[in-house]
Amino acid sequence: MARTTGSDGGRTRSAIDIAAKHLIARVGYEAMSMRRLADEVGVQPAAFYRYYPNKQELLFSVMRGHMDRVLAAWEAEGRSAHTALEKFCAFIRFHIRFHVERRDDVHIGNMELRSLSPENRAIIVELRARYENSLRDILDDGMDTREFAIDDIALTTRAIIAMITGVMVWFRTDDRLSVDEIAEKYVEMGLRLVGAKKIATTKTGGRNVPVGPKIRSL
Amino acid sequence: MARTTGSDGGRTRSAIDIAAKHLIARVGYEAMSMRRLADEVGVQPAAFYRYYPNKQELLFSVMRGHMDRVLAAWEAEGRSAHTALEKFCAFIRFHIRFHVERRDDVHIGNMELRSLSPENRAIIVELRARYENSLRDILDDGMDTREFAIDDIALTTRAIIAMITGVMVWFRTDDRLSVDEIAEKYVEMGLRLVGAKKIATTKTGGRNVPVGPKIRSL
DNA sequence: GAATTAATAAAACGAACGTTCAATTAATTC
DNA sequence: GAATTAATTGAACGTTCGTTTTATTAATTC
Repeated sequence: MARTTGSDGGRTRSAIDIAAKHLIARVGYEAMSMRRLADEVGVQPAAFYRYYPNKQELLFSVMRGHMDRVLAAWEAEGRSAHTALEKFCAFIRFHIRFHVERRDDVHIGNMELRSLSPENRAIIVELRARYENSLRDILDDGMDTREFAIDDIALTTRAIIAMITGVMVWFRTDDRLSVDEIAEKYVEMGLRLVGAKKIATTKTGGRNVPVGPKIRSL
Repeated sequence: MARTTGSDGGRTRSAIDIAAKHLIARVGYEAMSMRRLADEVGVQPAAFYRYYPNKQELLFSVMRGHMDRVLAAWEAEGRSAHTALEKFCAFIRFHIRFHVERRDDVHIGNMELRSLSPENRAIIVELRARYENSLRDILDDGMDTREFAIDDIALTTRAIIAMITGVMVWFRTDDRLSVDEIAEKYVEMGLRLVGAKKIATTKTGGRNVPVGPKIRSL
């Protein structure tokens, strides 16, 4: 046999991408064989090489694509906040909401850095640094304006990144809390870490709008 | 050739354990071949099977051994603290100091859970839960005594675990801060997260002793 | 409807994988 | 010093790996 009826390069490509994310996230890059990936897509192993030159480029494409999307999404969403405090809360909400529904990407990003070739790894590491620096810039800004009271900005940045990324390890959609509820609780914890008081907000047309101070029951 | 002069089962076994930790931490369990491991030990691949029945048991032994040591060490060290506040500070200091000098174990523990057989994984997951629950118990205790002011104990526990474990990702011994300095900064951040004020301490004979309130420059 | 291009299958490549087995020698026991 | 046990080698097992090559058919173009 050869070309199958109804075959379509675009559909096959995205079927490969989707299946690869599932497989890599579940069993790991090294443990994922090309034969198993082909099985999942419903195609012969050789068909893969029409879309990627090799296995490594597939992994890189997956990780690079995710980082590009994260950076673009935050750049778009972060613009609507103005003060450091607003930006800080927005960042935590964004990070948790965005990543909770992209858990395969998060897992791959955390676990498969070492499976990248040195050149590819350098590119991804650079993109990750750029993203994490956008939080650091917010903390710097908030210290300048005295909205925050932080002892060590570099350490606090890392602590917050680790804290909010940790959500993706345990969160399940059938959790006792919704994603938004969890995000709010992490905003509260983040505010404690940076020594700030919360400006409570409600959602209005998808944008976070201050509604004045709110009494917390702690 | 056969048995080599000076060969010793005990020494070979620990050479295997050490080389395996380095290799698994660096390239991952799946990517570590038995031939490469044998090379690192300076032995033929077949020699390995005198010490472990298979590759999987080696991984399990490494991970199980680490968890046993963590639990034993914290049980011994945690006893010297009495109030929830003291225990909390002691836990963070212990966690960071203990794991910073066992980075291979930490990496393996975080990355290779999925490489364990289901039965082995269940055992390790249970041990990890036991360790993390010892922090949770401290938070529970501190809420009862009103030393802490926490909104959500389960979430705060996870947040703190993620935060302090994150240190192992970026810490290098040539960092601008020593391990002890970093640990103290994370104690400070931990105290903010649980809504407590610090009781500053100095080391006296290896034990943490309160020295009264301390002004922090935030 | 013929020519061309796109998408796949089928089969095979050599290399590497985890593991087993038999043989061999060093160390220990008696 | 003979017998036994401990530790290892060298070679091989069958399997699976990522990838390449060639042939074949569907879809598209003209």
